[in-house]
Amino acid sequence: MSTAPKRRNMGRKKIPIEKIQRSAHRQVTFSKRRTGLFKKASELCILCGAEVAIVVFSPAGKVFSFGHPYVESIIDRFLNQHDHMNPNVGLINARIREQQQEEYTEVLNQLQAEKKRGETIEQYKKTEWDTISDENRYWLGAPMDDLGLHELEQMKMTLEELRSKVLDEMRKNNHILAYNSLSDQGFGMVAPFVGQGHHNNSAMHWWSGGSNA
Amino acid sequence: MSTAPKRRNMGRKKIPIEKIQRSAHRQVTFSKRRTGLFKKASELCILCGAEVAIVVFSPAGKVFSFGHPYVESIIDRFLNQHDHMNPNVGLINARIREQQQEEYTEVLNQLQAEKKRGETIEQYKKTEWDTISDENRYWLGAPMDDLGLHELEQMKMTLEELRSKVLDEMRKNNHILAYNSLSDQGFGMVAPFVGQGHHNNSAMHWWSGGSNA
DNA sequence: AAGGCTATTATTAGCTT
DNA sequence: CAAGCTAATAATAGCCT
Repeated sequence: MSTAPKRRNMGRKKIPIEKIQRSAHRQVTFSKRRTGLFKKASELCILCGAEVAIVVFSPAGKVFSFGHPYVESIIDRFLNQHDHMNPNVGLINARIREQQQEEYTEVLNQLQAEKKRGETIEQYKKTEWDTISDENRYWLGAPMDDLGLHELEQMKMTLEELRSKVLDEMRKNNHILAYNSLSDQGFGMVAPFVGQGHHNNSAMHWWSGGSNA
Repeated sequence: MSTAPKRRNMGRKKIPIEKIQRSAHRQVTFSKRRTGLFKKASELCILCGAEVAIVVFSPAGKVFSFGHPYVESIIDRFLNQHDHMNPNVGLINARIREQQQEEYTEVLNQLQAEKKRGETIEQYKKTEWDTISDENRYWLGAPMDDLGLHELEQMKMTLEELRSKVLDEMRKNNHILAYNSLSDQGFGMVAPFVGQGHHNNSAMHWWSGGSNA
């Protein structure tokens, strides 16, 4: 095989991270990089025992997804977690959420301008707490006089949940982190796996793509 | 300066794609690769105009998420799309949200009923919670519907007391909780990805992490 | 334990079929 | 257009600070 060394290629070139203009080129890059992204995710799952769900919408509206063990279960967990923690906020003021999102978008733009070159991770950790309490602050800081009966009930629940969580955290931090190997490698898989032929180390995932919208 | 090439490092080694055994090593790899994954996602968004949402659960249960433009909107879209097949999953669906409001009220009543029974069981943990005066504690367990105006007023005060105490706890553990967010959803932090030198496009993402489960 | 540093491996941009 | 090719860039494993 391959006895002829060809040197017709220029090889990889560096490209700026900005929207690719040529449609055809963009499509090719999308396909290649999407594959690469899913592969990276797969490796993260296997190497570290993490659970990852990815949902990608192409500009055209096609949807592709990756999940280990399942996209849906992870999303469920993600959402339930939030619902569990904030059963009320989204329900009572779905509106406020959107507002906050918009606010955040603005803040983000500013933040980006400032941090364009700064380290993100550090800031991220720092911001976490404030961000969190922002959400809860809506409850914790709201003038209670304005709250109706149901709101009070919900606030009560929020507070109780909060308390429970705080206690949990406190307890948790008193112990060394016990490593919890959830499912060792119980990959539930489905879907047409698009592995590239190689011994893909039995890491099966829900890896689907192509539904149009 | 620095004319001396140091050769202390072995450089990268090839590793098999299988679960990393050494816990410390695994943790480091998780962190590094998670960052890499998010960066890849970011680039995919910018280069191709795609929309990407990623949710990652660490083995320890911490959650990290990335989304462009927003995790929630993408998940929403994804779930809505699959609602036909999986009616269960689309809980966050905007439509259902309203329904949920009602459902929630019912569930709340149930919870309240149950809570009325096992009221005291939960009270044994040692916290400022217990410092809430007995008479006030009564209100927390009472069914609100049965309360009169004056009693509601009492309850309000009690809640405010509790709120204050919970907040105190949270603040005390601020540094600890920094990564283990109590809540979060879309409001995780957002981080513009650090472009390497180049004009980083205006790709804003929701990039949060750290809720425990 | 969080960053920095290479030597390497892994990914991929632009071509070619 | 999906599938190779290959050179070049990008990511990162193991160390070290």
